[in-house]
Parts: sequence; structure tokens; C-alpha cells
Amino acid sequence: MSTLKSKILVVATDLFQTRGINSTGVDTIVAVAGTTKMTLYKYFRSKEDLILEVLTTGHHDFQTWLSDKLNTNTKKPSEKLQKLFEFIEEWVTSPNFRGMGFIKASAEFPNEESPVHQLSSEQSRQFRQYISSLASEANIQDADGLALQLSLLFEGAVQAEQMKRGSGAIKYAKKAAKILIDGASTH
Amino acid sequence: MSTLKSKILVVATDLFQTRGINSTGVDTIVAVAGTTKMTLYKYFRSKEDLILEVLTTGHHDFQTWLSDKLNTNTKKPSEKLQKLFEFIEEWVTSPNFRGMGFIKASAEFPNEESPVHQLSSEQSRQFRQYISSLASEANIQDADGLALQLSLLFEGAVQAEQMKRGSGAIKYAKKAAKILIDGASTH
DNA sequence: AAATCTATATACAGACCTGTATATATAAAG
DNA sequence: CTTTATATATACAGGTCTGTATATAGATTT
Repeated sequence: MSTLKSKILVVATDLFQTRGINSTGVDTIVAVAGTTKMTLYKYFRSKEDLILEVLTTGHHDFQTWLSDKLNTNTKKPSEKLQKLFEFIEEWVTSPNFRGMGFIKASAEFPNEESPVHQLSSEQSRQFRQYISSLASEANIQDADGLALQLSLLFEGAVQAEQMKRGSGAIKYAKKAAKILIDGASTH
Repeated sequence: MSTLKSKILVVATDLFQTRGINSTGVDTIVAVAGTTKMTLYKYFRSKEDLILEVLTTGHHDFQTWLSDKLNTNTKKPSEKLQKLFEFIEEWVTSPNFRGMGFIKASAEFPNEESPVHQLSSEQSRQFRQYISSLASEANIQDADGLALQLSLLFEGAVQAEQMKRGSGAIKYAKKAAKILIDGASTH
């Protein structure tokens, strides 16, 4: 991938997260990236295309990082679920953290017909599905229910952490997750 | 309050919730409300003023409804905390439910200098504070911690319910809340 | 050295948005 | 009936945004 294209993606990810997607014009993006609109529109057909690619890249990076981390550091399925929020905390508090795109995107694009809404909604569903599969492997009865609860904690904590770095929300989310996982495991 | 003004407020609340705040122009609001821009700008100095009033009204309505409900239906402090999510579920699943304004607003206005961001952030803090006071009265040690956890569940569930009515998220949030409250009460 | 590819600089069309100005209707009150 | 207050209709100024058109500079290849 061209260095300019990836530079634009990085800058857009950052600006979308800190200033909002709709409030960030392409002029601002190219100015910060140190290029021009002509170049941006060479690599992305439209701003919507850029948004979709930012979302796709961010989600892919997160999912890859998380499943790698889980697969290399744990063996037993039950352990994976327990370690999940450990790694999420690590991700969220890392300097590379630029927020979870789909959380903000679904709020800024509430129209269900919007491709941006559809993608972010799909990514949210995928992540919940991933948690649910971990819960299933750990022999938890209501895997979908637990996955939904954990995703509520996750999305809430990420949003809080986005709004105010070092809010500590993720710490309490982790504690809550442990309690919920333990509760769901016993019956 | 003039009927036209309240009509504009109701319509704006609805459109902000379903289409997003930034994506809803004042032309659309007055068209749906059956009036004109001149009238809107008579009652609201600017669109930002309208947004702030929508937020204030919505939050006030919710807080009033909730504390009334808690005060009339329960006596013991510990009961209030237990009943909290019962009533929240009732609120969220009621036909009148038009979402919690501050959740969406804080996502659409991430700039900390924005008055809209400041108000929505303050409302989120106030609600958390209210939960914390309930927890304190129920003699829970880490009242702030539990309040943060419950607010994560609440905000996550409301957002999920906003995005897809009847998602059932609030039901699982309620179950999770019960577990967390019980856990925090025993030690 | 000539041709080609990539990025820049700049201007602009067309759309949309907020907020205001002006003129008109309607209805209540003196 | 006349005055006054309230709402409408409509047009528009000024700004911002996306996306494109045009001309130019630099660098690499032939």
C-alpha cells in the first residue's frame, strides 16, 4: 500500500476519533496528512469510501491483535474468556489506541440505510459473536446472553475512555466482567 | 410554554435521535413541525440553543420520572438500587422513549470546548452521581465503582435499544446489574 | 534528452446549511 | 374599525462541504 494512502488512513482515523466523522472535512484531512485533495480522491472514490476503509482497517487490526493475543497466551477455552478483558485493557490503555471506530460511527450514522451504519453495526455484531464463541467453547449455557452483557461493558468502557483518557472505566469494566463470567460459569 | 415551541422541541428530539443531530437541518425540523424558520428562531436563538434545550428537557424528564418512581414505590435504600433497572427497563421499552439525548450528543460533539459536549458530559456525570448516591445509602463500600459499572451497562443498553428497538439488550443489562449489585452488597 | 507517472497547486461548480430580511396574512384586543 | 401581536411565505447572504477540472512541478524510465 502506498505510503501516502496509509498516511491518509492514519490521519483520518485520528481526526474522526478526536473531532468526529461528520465534523472532519477532507480539506482538514489532507492538510494534516500533508497532501492534497487530488491525491486523496485518487486512492478513495469518495469520503464515504474513506470512512468505510478506516472502519475496516481499524476493526481488522483489533480483531487480529486480540485473537493472536488470546491464542498465543492461553490454551484452555475457559482461560480465554477470563483473559479477554485483560487484553482489552491492554489495548485500550496502549498509546496506539485510537478508539473503536464502529462505536462512534454507529452513533454518527444512525440511518440504517447508510453503508457506514451497516458496516459499523455488522462489526459490532461480529465482535459480540466472537465473544459468544469464546463463551460457547468454555461451555457456558447462555453464551449469547453473556456475550451481550460483556459487549455492553466493553463498548461503554471504550466510549468512556475515548471521551476522557485515563478515566479508569476499563478497570471497573474488567472487574464487572470477571463477576459476570464467574456467575455465568457456575450454573 | 407556547405549543409551537414545545412542538418544535418534540420534533427536534425525535429527529435528532433517529437521524442524528448534525445531519438534521433546521429546515427539516420546521417542515416536520409544520411551521417556519422564523418561528423557530423566535423561540431559540440558534440551533445550538435548540440542541441544548432538547438535552436539558430530556434529561430533566428522565430524572424526574425515575426519582419519582423510586421514591413512591420503594422505601429502603437497598430496594431502590435493586429496582433501578426495573424502572429503567420500563422507561426504555415505553412508547414514549426517544433515547437518552446525552449519549448520542457526546458522540456527535467530541470537542470538549463545545457547549453541547459539556452539557451532555455533565448530564452523564450527574446520572452516575445519582446512582452512586443510591449505592451509598444502601451502604455499599465502593459506591462510585458500582455506579460506574451500572452506568456502563445502562448507556450500552440504551444505545443498543436506540439502534434497534426490541433488541433485548436492556433485559440482559438488568440481569447483569442484579449480579453486580448483589456482588457489591456482600462485601 | 524525451516521455511518462505521480503528486501538487489552485480554482471552482454545485449542494447544503445557518441565520436574517422583507412582505404578508390572521386573529385577538382596544 | 384599527392597532398590535403572532405566524407564515419566501428569498437570500455568507459560509462550508464534497468532488472535479486545469495547469504545473519532479522524478523515473526509456
